[in-house]
Amino acid sequence: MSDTVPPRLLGISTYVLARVGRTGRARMAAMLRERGLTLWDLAVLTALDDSPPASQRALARRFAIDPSDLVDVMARLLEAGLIRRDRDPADRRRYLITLTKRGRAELDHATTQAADLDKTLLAPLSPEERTHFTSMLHRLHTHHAERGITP
Amino acid sequence: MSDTVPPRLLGISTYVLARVGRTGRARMAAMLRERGLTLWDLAVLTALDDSPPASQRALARRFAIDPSDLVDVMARLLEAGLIRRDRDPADRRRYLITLTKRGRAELDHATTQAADLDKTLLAPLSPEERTHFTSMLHRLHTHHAERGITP
DNA sequence: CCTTTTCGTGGGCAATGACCAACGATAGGC
DNA sequence: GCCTATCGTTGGTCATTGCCCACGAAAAGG
Repeated sequence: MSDTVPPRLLGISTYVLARVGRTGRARMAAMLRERGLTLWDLAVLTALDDSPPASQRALARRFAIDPSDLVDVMARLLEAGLIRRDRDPADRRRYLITLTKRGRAELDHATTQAADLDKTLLAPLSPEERTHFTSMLHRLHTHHAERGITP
Repeated sequence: MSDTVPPRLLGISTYVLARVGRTGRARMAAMLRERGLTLWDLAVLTALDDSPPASQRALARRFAIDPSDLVDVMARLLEAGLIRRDRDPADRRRYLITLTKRGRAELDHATTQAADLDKTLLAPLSPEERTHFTSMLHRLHTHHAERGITP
């Protein structure tokens, strides 16, 4: 089982961070896949949750994603009945995207499941460490904020 | 500038972790690219550093990478004169891969550069927090160790 | 009106990563 | 001496990701 990570790599915090983050992301994707969702789907749902009905263009801008790449996401969410898509009466080019009841329920479910995932991911830490860790993590995140959401 | 990450996403530590790790990985790749190296190249160099001369097969097993995908890496490192590749006299099918002087120098350079990267990445943390953070990070890593190296 | 811009959409392209089949050269079992 | 397995290598496939161009519908500015 020579599956050992070379010590010099382990000495690079950036590497370890990236690696742990990668497995976390993979688990999250797997968790969502069981409900037929992708990471982008979840991102869109969360964005719709905390903002007034948005157009696809606005979502794309917010996520720094190409608008054309949003099309499939919207189609999937629409098909699943998680969002509603009405023409904006004020500007009939745009859509107004809103969360449906089912969409909000699905989002809530995903959120609690993500919380569970967080718990297992941070399991090796003590409760106080957990809060300290996430606090530091948030500081790193806001400090190195980059354009986009990149689920 | 509605480039804001939805708060519900920020509530998911796994998400934040993955995101920070992603930008870290990207910066590391960019840093290596300036020296003509890839993340896999660095991984191979570090592996050669802490182990006796290995065959490509052994490296592939250790990294859980397909042997055929290692070929390009070896070619690049060989071309750059960072490794030496001799036939194993005991088994002329295998190669014996060793770090050259230049290879070790390049590895040292990359390591110190990575340390700098770590410093900028963890800049928002106080020195004590930094050590605590990396300690927790290592615990998470060893606990959730997965097969492979996945640069 | 007529021109220009914006919105959603379709198409495709290049880079990436993981994976697999098969080959020549070599070694090992017997 | 044969047969089988292993090593490095070639040359693919397949899915994912980000990016870019062009279109029709609709709006906005003259």
